[in-house]
Amino acid sequence: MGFMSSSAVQDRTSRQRARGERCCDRDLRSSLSAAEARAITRDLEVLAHPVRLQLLEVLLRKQGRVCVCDLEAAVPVKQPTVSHHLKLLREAGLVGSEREGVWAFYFVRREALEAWRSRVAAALRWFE
Amino acid sequence: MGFMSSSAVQDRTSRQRARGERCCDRDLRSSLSAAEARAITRDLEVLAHPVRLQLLEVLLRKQGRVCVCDLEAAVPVKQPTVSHHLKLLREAGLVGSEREGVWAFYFVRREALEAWRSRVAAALRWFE
DNA sequence: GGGAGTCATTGACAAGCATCGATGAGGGTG
DNA sequence: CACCCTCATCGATGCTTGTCAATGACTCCC
Repeated sequence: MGFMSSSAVQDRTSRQRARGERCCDRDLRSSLSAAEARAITRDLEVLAHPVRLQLLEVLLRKQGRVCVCDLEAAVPVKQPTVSHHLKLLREAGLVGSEREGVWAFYFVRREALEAWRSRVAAALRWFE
Repeated sequence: MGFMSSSAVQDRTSRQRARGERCCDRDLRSSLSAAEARAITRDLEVLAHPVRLQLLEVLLRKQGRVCVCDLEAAVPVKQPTVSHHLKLLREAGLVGSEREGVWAFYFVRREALEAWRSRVAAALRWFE
């Protein structure tokens, strides 16, 4: 790719654009860095699954702690899968758990959920 | 799957209750139907990928239409992958495209994006 | 028509994710 | 102690998603 003749330059002006070059803006990197973008998508992914959504919803409706055996009854998957999704929610910080005897009780971590909500809300504001 | 005799049901129930008072709450279906949950997660999934997030962000920043070759420069994946993600955004209704000569220009469909935003915002409100 | 460029699609492959049976850890009960 | 219960983890399996080289459809310019 060498030089353009001056007539080619002229063509480009009248035509707006010549083939073989970059179309419009040179400077089109996203204002979102790859790191920022991944941070946002990680937040979205946590609840981008129906079971996790439903689990969190149940935990929220019952203000207190809920036993796993009850959560199990609230969603259409088997126990190991429930455990799996609860683990993801826990690793995301949105819920906590306590063992009590034979049972495990899960509960919403309000502050963390609130932080999650405002991060997502902030992300939404990008798209106004 | 077979039936349990009613005495077996009785035994089972009383045994579970005997194990604790909190467990096995009756009223525990999610207020979110499986269908509602699925609808929400589909909305979340669209933008739960860094490349799609960045593409949409670029399209929004340039108010008008953007040529694919420019979008290509804005994200860290190759052309077929860009095409792939643009297709997903298009199928979700968030962007549209027009062919113009050799070039394809993409643009944000404002109304659809706005509808998307309010659906997600409504979903967020579940988790207040 | 020939050549070069843009973009979509195809096809192959890999990586990630969801699911569940089996098993294990650990506590309660008789 | 022997047994049963709850829940976590492991391991195998199938499905979905992301990625890119290759190809194809189409357009423009000479």
